[in-house]
Amino acid sequence: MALHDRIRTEIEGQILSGALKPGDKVPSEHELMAHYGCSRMTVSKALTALSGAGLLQRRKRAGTVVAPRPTETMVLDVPDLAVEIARRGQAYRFRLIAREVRKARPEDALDDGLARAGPLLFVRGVHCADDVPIAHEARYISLAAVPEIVEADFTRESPGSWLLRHIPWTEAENRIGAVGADAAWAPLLNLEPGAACLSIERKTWRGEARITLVRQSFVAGSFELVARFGAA
Amino acid sequence: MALHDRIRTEIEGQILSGALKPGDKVPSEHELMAHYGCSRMTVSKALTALSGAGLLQRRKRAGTVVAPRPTETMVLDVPDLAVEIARRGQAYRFRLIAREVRKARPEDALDDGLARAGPLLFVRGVHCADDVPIAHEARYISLAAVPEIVEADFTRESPGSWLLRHIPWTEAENRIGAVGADAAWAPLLNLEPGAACLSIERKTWRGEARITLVRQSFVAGSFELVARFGAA
DNA sequence: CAGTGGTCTAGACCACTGA
DNA sequence: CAGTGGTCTAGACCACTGA
Repeated sequence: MALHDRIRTEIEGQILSGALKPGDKVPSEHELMAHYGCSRMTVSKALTALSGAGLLQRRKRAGTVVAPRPTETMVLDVPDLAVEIARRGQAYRFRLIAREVRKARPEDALDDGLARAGPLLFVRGVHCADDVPIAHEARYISLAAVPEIVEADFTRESPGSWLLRHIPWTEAENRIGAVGADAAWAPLLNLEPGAACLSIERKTWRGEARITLVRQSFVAGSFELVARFGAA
Repeated sequence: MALHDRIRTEIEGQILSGALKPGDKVPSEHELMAHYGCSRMTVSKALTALSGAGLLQRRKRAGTVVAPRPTETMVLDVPDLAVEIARRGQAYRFRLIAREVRKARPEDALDDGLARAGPLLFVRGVHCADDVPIAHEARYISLAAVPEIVEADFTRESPGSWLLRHIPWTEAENRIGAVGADAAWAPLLNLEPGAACLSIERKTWRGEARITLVRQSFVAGSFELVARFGAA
């Protein structure tokens, strides 16, 4: 283990154990140099890493203090649905229900960025595992940002996979909630209207350009998201 | 902007724009030193940061290459429920329904780590915003890990807040899905059995010690989680 | 204005590993 | 075995800012 790793781990341990509490002052770089008998670059590497991880806050003259509290941000795995289903040993298929080029309508409830982007490709379909429907998807794609998508064949590949292969997003936002199945698509999932579904609304960007918005509704129990924090 | 930040940003931009694709070789540290006219420490700082972010893979002798694909991991905000409700301008309250010390039962469906931890404190309650119930919670806490919790008063503070103040976790895992309201607790949320709820099961650890498992069910529409990737 | 962190240099020795 | 990345040193100059 490198020395800067050891210094980082020791300070991290003192924070996680509570020996160092939020607001407590951490020894200065010069004090740590003396304590570990190393150069300033080495202690700086450790402290910069902890600062980047949100555990420390550094201010000139005032020194380094423990950050207000352990960050409540977790790392969320967002598996590609086709990959996830294949991992379970099931056959993935995207069943295309509807596809049309049109303008945004008020009832689409799109964000301004996409509503003003000009003509959209609208795609509706169902994700299946071993031909059992597990999720409904309604997607809007900006044709200004992705003109070549008019050539894509969504009977062979889901719009999400196509987009990821052709123009991977650089920024994304997911909103995760629960929703009762809508009468418009509940039958496609063999559900009664109102049945519990996991709802994911994802917006993506490529740089400044707004690419797509997709609303996915998963049959309760068919899919779950996992978020983790820590070494586990 | 520091030089190492500029180098990092330029290489990151080439990856995100597609100019550099997964598997492509990135110039060696010596080549980048010559290109930017700087020392090796400076380019190393940039490349190490990109490697830490998962965009690059570095191997001795073989050099640095672009990582297989943009990581599909997002940062999930996990707000403290009381804080989130206060942010909306509503009054938060935890309504305690049941509290008992007992052993794990098969129907609790606990993981081995907690089931074998000895006696548990079981707490059931409802989270309210302006006295409107928005979530049901069933929680199991290891008394071996947190003996002092027998003194806690959950009519004034939720078990989650108490735990966070007294023994913050160092590792956590959240499983997020949808569930139909259970007849046992649907009335507490003024729901019909089967109504759509967002389900979060959280396990926490403090070092090696298993602390708690909590199952929270949110009335659909009352709460959503947001996960982001990128600069936005 | 003194101490802090931010950055950078020009070296060095080393472990690793694929041509 | 030569080139790569991993680590570290012993300095340096600077901007910032709270005692």
